[in-house]
Amino acid sequence: MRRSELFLPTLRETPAEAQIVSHRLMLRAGMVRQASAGIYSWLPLGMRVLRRLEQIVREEQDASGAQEILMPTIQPADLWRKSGRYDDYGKEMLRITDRHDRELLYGPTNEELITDILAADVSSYRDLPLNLYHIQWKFRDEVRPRFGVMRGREFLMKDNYSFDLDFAGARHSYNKMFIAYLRTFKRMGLQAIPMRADTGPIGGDLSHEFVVLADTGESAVFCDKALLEMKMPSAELDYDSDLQPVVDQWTSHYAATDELHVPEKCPVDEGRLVQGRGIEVGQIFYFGTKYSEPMGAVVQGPDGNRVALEMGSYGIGVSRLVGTIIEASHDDKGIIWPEAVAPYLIGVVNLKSGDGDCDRACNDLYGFIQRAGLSVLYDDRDERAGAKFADMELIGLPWRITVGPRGLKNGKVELQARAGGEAQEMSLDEIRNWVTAKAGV
RNA sequence: CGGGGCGUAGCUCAGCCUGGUAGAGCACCUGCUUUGGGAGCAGGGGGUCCUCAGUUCGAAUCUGGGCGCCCCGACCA
Repeated sequence: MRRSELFLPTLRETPAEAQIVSHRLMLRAGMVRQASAGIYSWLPLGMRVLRRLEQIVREEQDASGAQEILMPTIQPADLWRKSGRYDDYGKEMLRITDRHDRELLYGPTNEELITDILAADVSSYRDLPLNLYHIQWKFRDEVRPRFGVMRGREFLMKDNYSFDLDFAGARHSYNKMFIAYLRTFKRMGLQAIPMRADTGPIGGDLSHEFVVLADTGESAVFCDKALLEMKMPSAELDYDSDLQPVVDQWTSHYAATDELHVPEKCPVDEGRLVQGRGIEVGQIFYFGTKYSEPMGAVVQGPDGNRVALEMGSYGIGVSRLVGTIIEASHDDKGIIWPEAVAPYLIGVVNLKSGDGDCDRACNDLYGFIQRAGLSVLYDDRDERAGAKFADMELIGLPWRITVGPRGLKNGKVELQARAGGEAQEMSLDEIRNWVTAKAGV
């Protein structure tokens, strides 16, 4: 993409409404614009990041055997009456009336809807297990939205729902998601720590929050240092094998948010206790037959008896992750995108647009990078060098290739990593080799 | 939902106290000069001063209602 053609309205100054760094940078980098309190439009740069995150989530969900569907944002109130949550949910639920005075709501989550689908179309244990997910916008009418997309009212969430015949099956489904989540966040360049979460009235130990450490996190978290040193489950790990040992390994170390943390009872000695702030980016939850029973999602088992489905639900806050990654990865100049989620991998800066040599070298390089299959943003604008550098640093592309008349006289361009380190002078051949190698990875 | 603050150009803000008909910097448009860290000069465009009502000869400015947004707290992916 040529910068001169990209809709990328960057701001030099910080809009007054933004407080935390990710919000400020997302506005300044032209990723989002606020439509209303806690409701945002996503501009091209933000959209690309959102799509990349979605895609990682999707790939890991698919790899675990979950299947993608898409449920609507607007749901009928009657379904929620069946589960009893229409009255329980309170003012956080956005209630709507259509022209026929039918009661609708903008979904804050989808348990009712999915259970209703299963109730209608699954009737035999042979149809199980099932795990269905979708990535859809949700709405929760927070009393006080804040922190930009970190705590909006409208947000993009991946949620899925597992259905099993019995508890052992449900536990296995839960374990699959546990591992899929570890892999998903890892791929995004995040260190997410699974923490035992409150399971409410259901009880049991089958709920975990995945928390990313960041100074601006909304809650205080405590964990054993060992968790930060854990190795990801091997890529060869088969989702159909017994996953319990792996999950046990991760859950054997202490980790708790401040609600569950009691200093006096903490089993980790001071030297090994990591204290920090955390952002919750995902939660997994087993809840048995809470919805399947009232909503009639039952199957006939091998013995002929009808049993309610054992269910679990699993969420990842996709739009929140955009802010989370920025919180975890930025400096005073702007965002520093991990390669896996960057809106473009490489930025090419033409220091002297209009100069024949510079234009030619940039065009060649730009085409070469594209043909190599890498994403590239080419700043071809007639702007000052400083403005281009500042802009490039703000939007945080992992790699910058600088092409200017000075270097070009000696046949050189510069390669610089946004994450730090010295700029490297390279010949045009060398930079093409670098691109080819990068594309080969 | 309690407490506080704010609403003037695309952005950051001044003007309001003490009423007299709209400002700055940045951004934008035109031209010239510039070009390795957010340029210079000249010219130009752009505002229902959140909204409604009231006071007044006259309201961005004073008074009241409403709406919106932000912050702190309680609550949440």
